[in-house]
Amino acid sequence: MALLSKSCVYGIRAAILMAIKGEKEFISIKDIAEELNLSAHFLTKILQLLTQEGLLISHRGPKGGVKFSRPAKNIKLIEIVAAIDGMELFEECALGLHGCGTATPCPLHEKWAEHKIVLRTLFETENLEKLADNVQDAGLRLRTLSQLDIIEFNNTKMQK
Amino acid sequence: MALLSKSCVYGIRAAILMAIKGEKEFISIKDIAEELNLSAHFLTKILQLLTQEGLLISHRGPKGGVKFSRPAKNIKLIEIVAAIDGMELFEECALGLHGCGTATPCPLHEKWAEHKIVLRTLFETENLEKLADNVQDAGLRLRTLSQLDIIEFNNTKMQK
DNA sequence: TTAATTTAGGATAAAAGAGTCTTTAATACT
DNA sequence: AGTATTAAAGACTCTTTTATCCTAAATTAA
Repeated sequence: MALLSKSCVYGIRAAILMAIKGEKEFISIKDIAEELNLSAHFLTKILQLLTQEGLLISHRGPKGGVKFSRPAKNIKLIEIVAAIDGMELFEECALGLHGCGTATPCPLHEKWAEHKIVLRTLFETENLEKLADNVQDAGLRLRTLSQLDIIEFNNTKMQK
Repeated sequence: MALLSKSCVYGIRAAILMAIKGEKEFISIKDIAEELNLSAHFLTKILQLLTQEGLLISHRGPKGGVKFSRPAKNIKLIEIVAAIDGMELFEECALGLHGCGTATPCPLHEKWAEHKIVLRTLFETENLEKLADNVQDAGLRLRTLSQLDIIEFNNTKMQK
């Protein structure tokens, strides 16, 4: 099991790319999808969720696309996750026991409740501007199926 | 998205119940399933994974069932998770970028790498004996579909 | 040896997640 | 007005997860 669904990581990658590309103009979903090596149709669906949540503004027609409804600095990573995967990860019992709480806790309740706060704080303190800056500063990665992967794979092998 | 798959939380709940019931005798999967309100067939499949990993010993026929291959105290929670969900949660990139590492990190790499250690430590320091003791000490919960839920639900409503 | 019990394992089905394709609606440009 | 572009929306497919059911194999006890 991964921490986040595939839809969610695609949405996050797209949002970071958008933050890199600037916030003034509408960016076409097709362009984002191409840069990230994703299906444009599928990404459209995912970004629709962000539009419906009010995180993005969309515009149809030529020169259309999507852009942030507010400065990337003011959009927290957790808002993207919440819109796509929901808040379950940050709010629910680790053993899936509905209603687990201090009154009737599960055996893991105390430890997990404490940890959830840390996890949540991590996703709340990251914003899209910050993440975009990371990419620009250090030439970090956003793509999977790219030459980067192949290069790294070869490098890794050579190091051994 | 939940932290753990359903199979995994069923496996954990069953393992904790087994630890409560004692480690000497074989316990029938049917009995565990009944106490936890799960499908016995489904739980059998899940516990098979634990048997295949060597965490459990199984025995067919009358008086058969499953029991731990070593003292519950020596079985870490992370071992159950690893056998059912795998180690992805504790080892992989949060943005699903294969090969994300210090060489070619994703924008979230540093923060997540740091956090993964904390998460992993949590699951490594919990063992089945400890979790079972939690249940016994405080009358904690292991079941979902039980009267307990209904009672708590009503209590919660009344508190508002 | 027969019958009952219990895990193992395969076949199948239902539900959810992931992904594709087609049509529709909005809009900009000529 | 007409055409090209782009997101929205729905139908559809494929895969994985979740769950059920049936048969086989092992084992105990009578």
